[in-house]
Amino acid sequence: MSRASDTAYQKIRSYILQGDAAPGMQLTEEKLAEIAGVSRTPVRDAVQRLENEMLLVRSESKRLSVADWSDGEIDEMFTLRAMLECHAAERAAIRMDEESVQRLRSINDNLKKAINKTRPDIATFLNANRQFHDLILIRAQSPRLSKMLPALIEQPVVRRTANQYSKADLMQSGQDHDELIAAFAAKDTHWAGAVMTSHIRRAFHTFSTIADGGEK
Amino acid sequence: MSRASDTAYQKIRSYILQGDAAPGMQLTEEKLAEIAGVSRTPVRDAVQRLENEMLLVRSESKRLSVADWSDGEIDEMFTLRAMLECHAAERAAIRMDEESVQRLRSINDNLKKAINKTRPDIATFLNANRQFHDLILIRAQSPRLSKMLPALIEQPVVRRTANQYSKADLMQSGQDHDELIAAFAAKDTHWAGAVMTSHIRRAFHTFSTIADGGEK
DNA sequence: CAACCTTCTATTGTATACAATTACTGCCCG
DNA sequence: CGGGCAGTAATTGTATACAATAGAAGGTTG
Repeated sequence: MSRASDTAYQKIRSYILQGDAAPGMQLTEEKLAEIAGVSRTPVRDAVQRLENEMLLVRSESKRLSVADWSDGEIDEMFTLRAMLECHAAERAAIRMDEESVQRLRSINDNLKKAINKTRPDIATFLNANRQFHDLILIRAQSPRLSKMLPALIEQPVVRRTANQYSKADLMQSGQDHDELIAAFAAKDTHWAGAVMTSHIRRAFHTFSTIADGGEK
Repeated sequence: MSRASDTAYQKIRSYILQGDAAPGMQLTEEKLAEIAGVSRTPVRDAVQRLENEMLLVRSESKRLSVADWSDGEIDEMFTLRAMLECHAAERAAIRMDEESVQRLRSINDNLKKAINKTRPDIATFLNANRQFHDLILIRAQSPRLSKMLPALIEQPVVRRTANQYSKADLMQSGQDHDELIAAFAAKDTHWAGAVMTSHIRRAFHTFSTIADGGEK
């Protein structure tokens, strides 16, 4: 998409992800146009994309509101993500090259460094984590996966609870990545897929423990 | 979406699926607006949806063309479809009620009747088949799956080769459905999932045999 | 004759005005 | 006082005009 369309998408998206908009809250296209600083036309493009990612929902009759996911929906998102990202890892294992493996190593080094500061640097951790999974997705060389997965990965709920992860949880992620790298280096598809699956499912377990304790 | 937007979507979609547009062929928004009989605004909405389903692609710089899927992409579509529809079947098995099981039986009866005519009625078969899978998707009660799966199921390639299916192939589908119904009646999630997986994978095998023979 | 620049044309992107639909408010009537 | 009905306001949907950008064509010069 185009410039105004893209900026609208990004601004609205971060507006939601940052938590400036409460789940369930109604938004009008005009308000969003104001926020994004463009007219309604590109906003509508952006909104449709966000609807697809299910960050926005159209209630009863065409009115727009911020999505409010149930526990069951979040649960299923992790399940779907595990399935698809496992598949991505399997594909990537076949198509992996030495340069990408090196790049994964370097990214994961940054990730671990971010953890081992006196106080873990969550922003850097999340960023490195995203880079890591992105690169795998690229190596999977599937336009379709590249279209489907991001919506499952960039969850607002995850970002919100990320700050509460313990150092041990974060370290475990780094180790999972190390093992993934080993599987890629060995071009062992099943190994890569299995590690990825357990990586995601553990993340879900960690997340839901924190979420249960934190609220409700 | 709204009226003009929806009609545009449907018309353009069937325009592509019917094969009126050759894969790779360039289309302008204006031409599509003409076809759909509406202005460019709703066409752009429809186009974005079709881009999401990957029926249309935006080449290098924003120019629109009909998607031309490689064998590898089609292969992966079946794999993804098998994974997701297996998952849908598992969810549906838990949430299935007696009334829906009855409805599945009745749909599958129609499907079999369509096969057993002197000359199989493919249109009716495809229709019943779609109803069958749709109902399972509904019982899976997952908005997310309901958004992701249809794009994988309604493949133009499949429709194009459907006419070449043998009577035995079609009958096998009917039997798969029977077994699915049994699994649902027993609320056996693993059984349902396994049958669904093999149902899709066989469909892929049948399809690719025909496709290989037919062209290329 | 080829490569590059320029101009023109085709196509997509954005804004805006207006139409259609939906929700809201307050009134009337029972 | 409550329920429905009318009229009004808010919101989304569509068309159209114009702006920006990419592609094609043609002409000039080394």
